[in-house]
Amino acid sequence: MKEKLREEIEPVVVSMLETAGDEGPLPEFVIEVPRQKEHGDFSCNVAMLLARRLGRKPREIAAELKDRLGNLGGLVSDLEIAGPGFLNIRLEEAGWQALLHDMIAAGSEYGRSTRPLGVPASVMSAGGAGKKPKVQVEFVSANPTGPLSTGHGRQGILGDCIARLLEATGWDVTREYYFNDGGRQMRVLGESVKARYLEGLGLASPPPPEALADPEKNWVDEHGGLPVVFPRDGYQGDYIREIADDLRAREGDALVDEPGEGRFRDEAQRIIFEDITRTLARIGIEFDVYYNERSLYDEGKLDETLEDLRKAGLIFDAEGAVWFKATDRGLDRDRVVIKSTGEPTYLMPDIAYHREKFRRGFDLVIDVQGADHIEQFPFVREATAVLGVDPERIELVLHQFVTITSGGERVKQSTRKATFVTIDELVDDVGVDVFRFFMIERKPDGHLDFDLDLAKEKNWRKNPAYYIQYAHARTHGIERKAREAGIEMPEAHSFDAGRLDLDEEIELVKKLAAFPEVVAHAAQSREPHHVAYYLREVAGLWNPYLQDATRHRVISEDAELTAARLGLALAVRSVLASGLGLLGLSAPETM
RNA sequence: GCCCCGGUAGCUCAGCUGGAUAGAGCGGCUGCCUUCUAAGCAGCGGGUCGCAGGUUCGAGUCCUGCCCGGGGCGCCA
Repeated sequence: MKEKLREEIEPVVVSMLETAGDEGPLPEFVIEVPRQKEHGDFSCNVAMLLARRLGRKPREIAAELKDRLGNLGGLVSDLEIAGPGFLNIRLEEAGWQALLHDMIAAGSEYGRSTRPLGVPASVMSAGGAGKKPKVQVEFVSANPTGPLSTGHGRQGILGDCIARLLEATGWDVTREYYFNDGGRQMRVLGESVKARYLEGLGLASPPPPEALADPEKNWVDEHGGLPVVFPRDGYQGDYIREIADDLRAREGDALVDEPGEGRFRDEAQRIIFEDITRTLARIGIEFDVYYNERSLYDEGKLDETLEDLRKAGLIFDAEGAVWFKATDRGLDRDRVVIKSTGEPTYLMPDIAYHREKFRRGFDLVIDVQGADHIEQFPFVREATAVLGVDPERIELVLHQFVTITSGGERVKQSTRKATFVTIDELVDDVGVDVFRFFMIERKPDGHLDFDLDLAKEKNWRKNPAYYIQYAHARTHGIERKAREAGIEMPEAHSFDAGRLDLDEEIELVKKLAAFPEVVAHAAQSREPHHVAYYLREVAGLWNPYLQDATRHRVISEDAELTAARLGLALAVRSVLASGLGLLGLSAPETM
């Protein structure tokens, strides 16, 4: 609806500028729904923005606009100049009501768009204007060292929802998971498994608890007459023991001389990765590509990238290591890319990886990462910029951490001690839909306080996820009731929406009409939580509307009114189902 | 010391990228009502938008400086 108004207003503004001999660009004026209902359905600030350029008073400009706009093709019932120069727009009720037919006709397409927003300028100028732009969303990207934590859960849901929103707004989306199954981390993993394996065979002793509690000091070599082989920074979770026990059951003592980074590591990696993908699938996340860091080495991408950076004069040798001269690119320090041991640091493959992303044809790359990775990003962006990547085409979505609260107390979590809550445990407790909703409800920037008590709440009035789903289920409840009474649901255009003239009905229709803007805004800002809030608002209008059966019933003796209200129910259903789908929640027909 | 994020009602948080008199849910209080699936409806109270300056017609929103909380500042990933 906003777009329709904009299309009407823009030409008038252009012609006013032309008359004044101003050839500058169109001012970026806003059409918004005012906080105050008395200020109309929409409000426009263009007159105030034009005041300086035209050298006239805002209210005078608003008056001229009003004259020239007329009634905007019959949409508008009232145009009013208010305050310092706002143009307040009130639509004909019929204008709102007519939208209902469109919403129902559009069905699951309502709110979606084929015009992608925020396509980088360099893509457009390179002739990409007519094509569906390709975006890669990279998220989770956890190395296979253990089960996924709630932090990964937040990132997973966030990345997946951003992907869903981009798909719904005209992008060709690839979901990608980047991982490394080599390196020190995985070596320690293998050694941890081997230690537990030897312990199981009675050939080694587990370290005493006090040793594990503080690996910095007092680490024993022997305990209870047996050697302690568990590594100092080893992985302590129970899952390590399970993998070891499994190996022992299958192989007996045949692996005693096998090195930690052999079978032990390989088995651990395989089992943990299976576990991770199972968990992800369980919460509705499927990746298109699992990209292994190792392939960058195998294909010589690291050497090539290093060589190209060297040619650009941004590589130097010092203290036995190879450095990226980031200070030449305005960053605050230089970074090691090849250690004195000859091994690359993680920064090196990261740069090569991001360059490859663009070689693979993505127009835009979105990295979803936790707040602890913020430091890394500028180095990757600057390095790839040197290699010819437009920095505007790499985007970082950063999210803060998750804490879990129960009974007003924070549930303690420690990664090292493996006392963190896993996604699976949480989903066992609250179910997939509630899990997803709670993870996406907050804006990415802020800390997420996962209220376990509220999440476990089964009462639909209390639990926001159920509150929305129940609102959807109720549209089916109404339909079932109608069919029992021998009433068919109306077709998109087969009812008189004009019969919906109660305040709460008009308010609902207006809210439903805002859905496409909410989707567009959420997609463009990479902030899916806007959809969650919006759905809460729709449900917050629909649930009371149905509950208050004393004042209005959907199904009544008045066949025409019944049809209109059933039409409203269909429109509500369409919006709720689409919105829930964008968040990856189910839209149940009964609850 | 430097960098990033947050600070809005008793609690958990929105606030559409600078608009008009500050918003929701939960909780509290008052009155009414008894369901198209599980009690609802109407109303009330509740705020120096962390603090202080600045920018302009206009600032919760932008700039600067401070305070508080979280995270980061490795030849770890």
